[in-house]
Amino acid sequence: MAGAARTWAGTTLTDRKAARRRLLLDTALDLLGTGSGAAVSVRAVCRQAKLTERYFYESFADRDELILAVYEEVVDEAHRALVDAVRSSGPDARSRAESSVSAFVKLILDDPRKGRVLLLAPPTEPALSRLGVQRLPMFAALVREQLADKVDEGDREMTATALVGALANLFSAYLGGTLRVSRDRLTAHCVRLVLGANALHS
Amino acid sequence: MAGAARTWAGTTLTDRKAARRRLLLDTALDLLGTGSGAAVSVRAVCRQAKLTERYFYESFADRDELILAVYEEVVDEAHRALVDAVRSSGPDARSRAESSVSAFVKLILDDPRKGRVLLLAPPTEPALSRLGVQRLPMFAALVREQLADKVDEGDREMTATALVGALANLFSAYLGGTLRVSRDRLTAHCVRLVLGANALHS
DNA sequence: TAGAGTTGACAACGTTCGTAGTCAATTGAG
DNA sequence: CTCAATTGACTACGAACGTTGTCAACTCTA
Repeated sequence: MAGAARTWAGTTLTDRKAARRRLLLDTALDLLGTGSGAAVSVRAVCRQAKLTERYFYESFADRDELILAVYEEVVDEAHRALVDAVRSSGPDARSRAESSVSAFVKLILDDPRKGRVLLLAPPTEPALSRLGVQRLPMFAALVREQLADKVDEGDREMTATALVGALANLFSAYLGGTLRVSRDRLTAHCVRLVLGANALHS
Repeated sequence: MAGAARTWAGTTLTDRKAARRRLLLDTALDLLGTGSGAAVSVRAVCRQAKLTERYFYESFADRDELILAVYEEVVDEAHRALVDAVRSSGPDARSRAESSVSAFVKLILDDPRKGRVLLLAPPTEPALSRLGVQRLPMFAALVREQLADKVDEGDREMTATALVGALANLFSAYLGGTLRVSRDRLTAHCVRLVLGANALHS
């Protein structure tokens, strides 16, 4: 069989390798979500994970591959949270907006490191900004769904861009401690923004 | 007298020193406004400016001091442009919004390097993100002026944050080529956003 | 013309980084 | 027990960076 070459300390090789990869990912999330993006170097990750550089290159080819993996994990989680929220919400726009925004706020505030990775890391990290769209993808579903589709394409593009920027800046400010409002008020304001975006096309 | 120790090649020392400083600032603006922030290293700036590192440290104590100087020059220019635009506009909100936004769009699009320095560089560059507010200051005047001041403080904060984020993301997307609309439509949309921000507090 | 101010090309120091390699110690399989 | 798989501590290399220093060449003043 492939994998599980031999058991060691009660676990198989592939298990331990996976555990190390997970440990590296968690450590990188911690570093990337706490302080500057330049702080997450191969050496720093290995030191904090108490692993040797060898095990780094066992799981990742590059430093960039690690950064990308961390980011995509968080993006996937956010995307799943949004999809679930929309599915389990009522059919009307207000209900959808409320549960989507709430889900996102919950995700970002329950583990601020993820919020920072999602919103603040991409511009900082070349490996992420090379992805182009950056933080837009997981927002896209939410935004497009809310936008009336009879309006002009350019208007829709601009409205989506503006909405994403507004939400991202709000969350960023909240994460940074600049915005001194309660979580509920933040959520309510975001819902109002999402619903108001449609109203712009009058 | 202080300065002008001696004339050299037709100009005084202080003149030449100022010229070198200006050349370094221009070169840094070019590098910071074209490509990643990491590309603007002391060596790179000096190479492109055809100056020696010695003259770098003649005008700037640090690499950070150069970055800061470039950023603040652009911020000052933007601030002046906004103040002038507001002063020379009509007294009503729509007129103020239109000329403010137009002035900003003109500044950012006539020299995209300045736009990128203003909007994209701060998150990238630790020397700039340490300033905290980042790109908010020059927007603040515009935003606060437009916001009805009877609404709750937290709401005003959130609305201002959202508006700044929306505008910044729109300009960023436009600069990055993602937004395929005409300059006039972009301006019009931004004006609508600024005016619509008030309407949110119903 | 002699000497001081000024310039430019370049080397040097110490640090950090990404990445790869060495080697003794530990651990389980036969 | 023996040996190979596996681990961990450590070193090594080349590159880039910020920063400082060296030194010959040029240009003006006296």
